[in-house]
Amino acid sequence: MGPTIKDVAKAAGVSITTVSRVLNQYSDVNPKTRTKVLKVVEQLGYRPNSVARSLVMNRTNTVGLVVSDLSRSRNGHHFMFDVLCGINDRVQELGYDLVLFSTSTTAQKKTPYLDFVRQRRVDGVLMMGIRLDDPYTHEVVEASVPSVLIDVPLISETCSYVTTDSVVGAKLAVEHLLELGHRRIGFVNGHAQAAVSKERLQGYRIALEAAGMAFDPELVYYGNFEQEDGANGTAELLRKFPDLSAIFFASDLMALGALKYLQTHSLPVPNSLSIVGYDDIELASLMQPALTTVRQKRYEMGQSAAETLIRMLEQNEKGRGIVLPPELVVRETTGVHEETTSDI
Amino acid sequence: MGPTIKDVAKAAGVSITTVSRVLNQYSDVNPKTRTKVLKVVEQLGYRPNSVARSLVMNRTNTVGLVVSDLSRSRNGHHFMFDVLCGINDRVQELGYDLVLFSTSTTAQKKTPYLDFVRQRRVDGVLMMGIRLDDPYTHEVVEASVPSVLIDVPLISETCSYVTTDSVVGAKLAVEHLLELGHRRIGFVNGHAQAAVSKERLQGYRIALEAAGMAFDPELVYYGNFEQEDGANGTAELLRKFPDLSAIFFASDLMALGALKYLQTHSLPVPNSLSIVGYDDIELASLMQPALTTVRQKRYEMGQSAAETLIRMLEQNEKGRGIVLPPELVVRETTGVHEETTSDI
DNA sequence: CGTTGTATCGAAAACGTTTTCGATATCTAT
DNA sequence: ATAGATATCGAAAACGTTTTCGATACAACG
Repeated sequence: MGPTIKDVAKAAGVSITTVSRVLNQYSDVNPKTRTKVLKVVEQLGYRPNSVARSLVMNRTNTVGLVVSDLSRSRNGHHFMFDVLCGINDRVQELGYDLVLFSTSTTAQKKTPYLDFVRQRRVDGVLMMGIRLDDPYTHEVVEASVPSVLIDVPLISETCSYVTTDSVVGAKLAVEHLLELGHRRIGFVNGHAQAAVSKERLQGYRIALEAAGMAFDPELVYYGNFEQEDGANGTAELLRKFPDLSAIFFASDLMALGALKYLQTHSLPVPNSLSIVGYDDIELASLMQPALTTVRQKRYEMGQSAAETLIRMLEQNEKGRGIVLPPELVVRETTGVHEETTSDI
Repeated sequence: MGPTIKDVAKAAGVSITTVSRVLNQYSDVNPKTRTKVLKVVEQLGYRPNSVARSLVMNRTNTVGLVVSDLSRSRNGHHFMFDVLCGINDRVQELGYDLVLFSTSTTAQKKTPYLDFVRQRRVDGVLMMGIRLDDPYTHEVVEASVPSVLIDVPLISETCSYVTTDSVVGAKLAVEHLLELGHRRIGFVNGHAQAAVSKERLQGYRIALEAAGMAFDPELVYYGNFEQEDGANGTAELLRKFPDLSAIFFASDLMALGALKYLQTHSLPVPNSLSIVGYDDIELASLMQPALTTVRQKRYEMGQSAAETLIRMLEQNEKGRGIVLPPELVVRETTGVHEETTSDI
């Protein structure tokens, strides 16, 4: 293959120690020999072998991104890709390489987290799409290699997380609906093994109770963030509560499924039912009518995750939690609730 | 950190050579010592250091995926993510790690391709989103490390490509429009530095000429695959050709932009204008009306790319081209062209 | 002139593997 | 019993770096 440091040393008439010194900007090398070495490096087109360097330095300058069910969930598509972009950009800016691993609950049972990270020799790991009951979730917080979780609020010496505040996100959504006069508001949540689901449920409940309304567990349906779950959820909620006037969905995809369902059943949105989604994926602004939703800054989440991981690596920072603020985006799927004549 | 092969050897009372032998399934080791070693490996929780292994073997079991403008283009989003998933899954199945690099035309001028790959020590590289005039495009075909290009039809000893046949894709679209009676058909293409643009233009032209119609360069507009290009393109084409009855777009996103434009100008689709897109992104089936388009199997492209790269690595296969068939998906944005009264 | 300090450099160990080469012991065939 | 084949193993080199330790030369200082 290419020339090694030995070739450079020989050609420059110095020792490999000296070559290493000039390449790593050490001070104790004569300016003349420095330029001499650099010229030879240029001539030979020498590039240091990062594998050899990693071996002796015991660090790879590489972070792993493990994502659960990357190509499985459609909802993940919209959410994860932006986060991935943010991670990738920031990691690269900070001089690291990013290696991608997808996993699944079953795969995690086969290969313990530590095996995984010790073999791959990544300096740190980012994790996303993981469930609360996944094996890795608990292994990661106790591991000695730094990590940051996305949307899983766990902290340890070596483990941080970044998320966007789902309880205020849900609160924003529900408060918006309350202001529009809605009194019976359904909630189609994500699966219970997502931390955000718990938080969104909490936010939903807080908003209701702050308005002096009772929380009714029957009003919440658990889906899996996917389109069909939205349709099924609205169908069931509407069956149980014919007087429902609004539904809050834990993902835009579920809201879309609901919208489709309502349209095929000739139930106009927002006139017969107001709906609000979660995430603000690209689709949200494009559907007809455009979806009212809660925006998460996904790209920024990725950037932030990469940044805190690398700070843990380089500045020995301890684990901490970073929570970004969500943002309500009002579009066309929410309208004021017209009181029914029965009120008179 | 964890135990090394030396620790295992000592604990098992054998040499490191023997440990290496049992770990790599060599035959010349006594069954008794093999089980003994394996037991010690289990007890100590030993995992081989892949960095050390890479150094001596001179291969990293890692492939690089370099993608241009990963987080820049919205159109890339829809296209690239599925390909990425396919790549990632297949690479992992075949026992490799995937490391992600994003680049850009300007970044490529700073760091030559060879520097990049020699330093990172990847065994092979996959490339996507790259332009015909990008520096890497030509460096990659002459490099000694195997590579496969996605949607750039270049072949060399060490370089393959996978793409889906854009000339038949365009032909399918245009033939469909011709069959519906359209006679003046516009084409909003992608930028000229994408190989697929040339092919789609060719397919467009072939289909027209096969129907006995002249190719008019004035009927093609060059955009950048993005939504606003679709709107601009239709605006311009409609200005130049008031009797236009159909437009073929080189991306679904441009078709969407066109649809929005047409809707705000009260031009019903497909009644006043038929439109067909390209890619069949998720949005296509979701828009109102649902988009007629040409489907590319993106996930399969990714799988296929990963597969051929690894075959080149392991079976020393030479570079070759793989072209997948596209597929016309007829939905609601194309309708028969009603002849105008001027024909009488 | 001797001593100390500084600038500059090289030899060699170390990182954790794989692999080559050879050594020993056991087995088979004559 | 002996020669050769085979099974099993270990010593050591090699991969390409970084880093420690010390060596040398020369200047400055008393």
